[in-house]
Amino acid sequence: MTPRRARGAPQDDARPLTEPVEDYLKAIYAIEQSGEAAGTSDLATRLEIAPASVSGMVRRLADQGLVSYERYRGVRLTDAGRRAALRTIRRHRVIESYLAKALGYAWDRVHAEAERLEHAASDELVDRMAEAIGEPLTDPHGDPIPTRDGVIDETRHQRLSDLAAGQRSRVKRVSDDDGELLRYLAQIGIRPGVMVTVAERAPFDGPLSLRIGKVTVQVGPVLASRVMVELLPD
Amino acid sequence: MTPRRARGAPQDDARPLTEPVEDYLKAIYAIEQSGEAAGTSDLATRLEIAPASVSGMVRRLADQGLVSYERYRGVRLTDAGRRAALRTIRRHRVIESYLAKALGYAWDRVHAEAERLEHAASDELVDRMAEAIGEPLTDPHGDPIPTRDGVIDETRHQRLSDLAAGQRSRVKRVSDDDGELLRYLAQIGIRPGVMVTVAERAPFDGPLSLRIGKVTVQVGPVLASRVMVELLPD
DNA sequence: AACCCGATTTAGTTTATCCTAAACCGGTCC
DNA sequence: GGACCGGTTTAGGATAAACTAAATCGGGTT
Repeated sequence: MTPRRARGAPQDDARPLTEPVEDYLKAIYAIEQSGEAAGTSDLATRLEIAPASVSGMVRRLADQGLVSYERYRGVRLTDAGRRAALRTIRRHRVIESYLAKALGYAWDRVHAEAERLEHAASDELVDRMAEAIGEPLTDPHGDPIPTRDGVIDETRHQRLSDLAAGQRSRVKRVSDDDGELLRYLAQIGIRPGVMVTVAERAPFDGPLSLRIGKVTVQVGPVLASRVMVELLPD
Repeated sequence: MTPRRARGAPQDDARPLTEPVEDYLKAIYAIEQSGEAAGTSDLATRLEIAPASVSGMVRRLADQGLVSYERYRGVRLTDAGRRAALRTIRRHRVIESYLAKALGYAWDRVHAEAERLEHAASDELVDRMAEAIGEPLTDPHGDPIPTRDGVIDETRHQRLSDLAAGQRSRVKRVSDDDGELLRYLAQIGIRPGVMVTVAERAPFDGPLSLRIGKVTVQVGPVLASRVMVELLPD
């Protein structure tokens, strides 16, 4: 039973980031990764929060120096904000990896658990977990794990849905937040490291035929856009 | 990135207990263990919160059916409240045990970490942790771990400070919330399972001489009152 | 240049928790 | 039995983060 001190207590000094703040920073980071400045409604969608609520929070983040913000123009992480985001992301991904490797979690269950633990786990715990499973470089979905000093591999990969018929590729990562999707991907054998060839693809965003090992599978473009790959030379 | 929904969201249905609520229930349980109904200021002290704040919260707990409360009379856990408290306590103690056994945490560090994780860890995670380390019956400080169904060993032990000179005893548990104390106890060899004999004791709550294995140590009555033992037959 | 529409922001509320200061109760002390 | 005292409770605020509804901005249309 340790202190409490929070919500409505007259604030005095520098307290750690709150859970919502960490979630906003992660979301902003994610949006910046695949595009430019994060707009209010992108954030609202991703966080499942009303757009109006985002405006308010974003102002508070700016007050804390975590983002730069111009009304009607979207937010952008400051260096401090990016560092904080990467710290949270490291926690999340190390925890995911640990749950999978050390505790036998299925890869479609780790995300939800990590989502809660990432806010409570200390850096010491995260470091011990990372050490216990051999300092992994990526999480179970293939996302890169930032180092303790906030260095992250930001290599951009292409979507499987962007490949042309005949191209061979290796799966680098799959989106981690949809359990159903992950279960299906596991079932058809798509996971980081696996080789996938586009056998054929229908025009106008139609379904793709994929060769995974010896089997061929049909997948829709939505699913294919959730799989990031590295193109392999012919 | 999963929903948010919290603090100021118009509440709709039955949501899980909040962190403060879980902490209050644990504190009330602890006080009930070593005495009678929990008074407002006992709670305030233990939670490091102003007494006035406790009054308000306690009313809310009563509204939720977790405690029974009569103004100026203190609170008492209802069955639902006790079940909830034991669930949190199980999480806390399993996590403590896991940190110590599986991740090499020192026993004076596990409490603080568990204090935060207990609110975020799912029952599935806790069960997996317990399994991974062989379903421990007690945490590293000797406190009993409730089963999944909320059964806990409520055996009362006596304080080492209550023994008379010459009595032999086995350490059952030590209080877990003071890191300093734990480091010192570890240093002089006091931990659950160890045999301790009171060599002599000064009158008027003076210091005690303890024999632990081959060595003799002087300890003050405050320290001795934080060590719970089982008296051994002569 | 006036207009419109969707994206954003502001205004005003709600909830959960905490705080301080002031009022209050119950039980001793004379 | 009245005064006092410490433990409690009430009153009144503060904060963080959401929400809804209403106002507003910016950019493309005619």
